Amino acid sequence: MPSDATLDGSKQCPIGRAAGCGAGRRCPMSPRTYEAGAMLCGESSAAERLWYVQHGSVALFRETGDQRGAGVPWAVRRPGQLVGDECLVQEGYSDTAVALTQVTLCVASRDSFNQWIDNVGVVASRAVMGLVISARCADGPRPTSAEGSAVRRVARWLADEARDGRAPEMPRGVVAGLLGMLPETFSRALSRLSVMGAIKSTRREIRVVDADVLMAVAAE
Amino acid sequence: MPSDATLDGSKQCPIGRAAGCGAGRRCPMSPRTYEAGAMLCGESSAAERLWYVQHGSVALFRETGDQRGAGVPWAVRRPGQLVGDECLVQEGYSDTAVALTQVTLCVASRDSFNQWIDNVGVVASRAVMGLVISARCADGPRPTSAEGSAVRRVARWLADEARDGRAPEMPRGVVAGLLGMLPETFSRALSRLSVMGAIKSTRREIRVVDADVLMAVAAE
DNA sequence: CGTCGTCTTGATCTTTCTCAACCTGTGTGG
DNA sequence: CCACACAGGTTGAGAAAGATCAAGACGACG
Repeated sequence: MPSDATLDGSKQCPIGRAAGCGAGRRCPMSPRTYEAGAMLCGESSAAERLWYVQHGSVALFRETGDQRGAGVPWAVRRPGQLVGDECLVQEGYSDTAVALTQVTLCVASRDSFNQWIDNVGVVASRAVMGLVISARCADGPRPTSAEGSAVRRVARWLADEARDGRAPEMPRGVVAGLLGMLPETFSRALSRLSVMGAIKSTRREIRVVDADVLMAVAAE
Repeated sequence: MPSDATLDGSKQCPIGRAAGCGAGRRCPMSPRTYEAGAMLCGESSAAERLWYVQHGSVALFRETGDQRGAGVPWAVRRPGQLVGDECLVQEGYSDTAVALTQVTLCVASRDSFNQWIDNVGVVASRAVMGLVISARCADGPRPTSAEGSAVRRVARWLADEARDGRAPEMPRGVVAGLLGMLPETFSRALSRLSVMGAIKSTRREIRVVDADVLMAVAAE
């Protein structure tokens, strides 16, 4: 997919629009595809690149203290959001970013991106500012057990995230982490919701079959 | 405190620096003081102002679904960070912001701030961009019970946040929320740490008396 | 001095974490 | 093409942690 594949008016990405791709200017970022599971950057490693998500989703993990290997997933970046934008203000990445699905990302190096901002001016930095602010607002706090039982949190997540009665496809361990629970607990909550008739859950997908029941559990 | 109280070189705030206060230009934000407990803005109410924290700290609360009144505290804004910057990109605030201590904030209306950015140009929007990005990176995910016991999380928080052996002064209920536990649980954890001899805790302050013990519990 | 909000303490019960075994779909190599 | 190994997911039994409910203590403030 060439970088000018997004030229058509309103569907153009904010970076491309700020760059004036429509007017024949070059976008500072170039598209690339990664497989699911690919690690884009590691927490506290040298921050040299940033990405704009075109398609797919990317999970952000952060170590909590001196924890063991993996860290906890705490946010997901979706199409229209930036990943690794902290490279613009600091030397190391704040999070480990991993592709949850196959993703199409536009990449830029920090230096070229900074140059681009300086060349284009306020329109560019405003565009980046807007992206960063909206991404942060979209990050809700991870819920804890004080915010309702595991079943309820899962029900609420399904109610919020399901499109066409299908939950987003991402590893269950990641979802569990985002919801502040262990994979086992998440799995048990799905079983309970299945028994209640709210959902049908197989190993590879979760379908909502009775939204009313789901909402009832979520509200409870 | 007049807005040019921060003129002295490196201690000048990023907004003032971008505005060129040193060169006699006017800062777009004007300082103001609020008492502890003052609510700056309410979640989803009309977003018309943003603040820069000069002194003190501000807690951000967000409703989790259809929860009861208060919502959960999930982040703290400290000196050098912005509050309510989402007004630049959306109509309603994402969080309820409450002053935790007496605070000195610089305020600006959305419109005047936007005008200022357009007048000053890329230097201004870059400064805002930097502030927003670093604030977001500073927000860690709220821990849950999977990330260690309550005592351990409290120990870690004390180890991270205590200055001169004193924990930051803020309501215990807020700290509990940030640590993903109930006020009762937080209080019990403090008792345990007191018994271990790591801290001395009264109703109005928490002092670290044995950092080694504290670190041992935190690492565990 | 009395009231109120916040914090603490206590007893009990539910939840979920823990540890372990097992299942299942995927990919690999013979 | 099949057997196998592997990662991710599920299920189960048990224990420990934290939530809940309730009452009391302390400090702030009028």
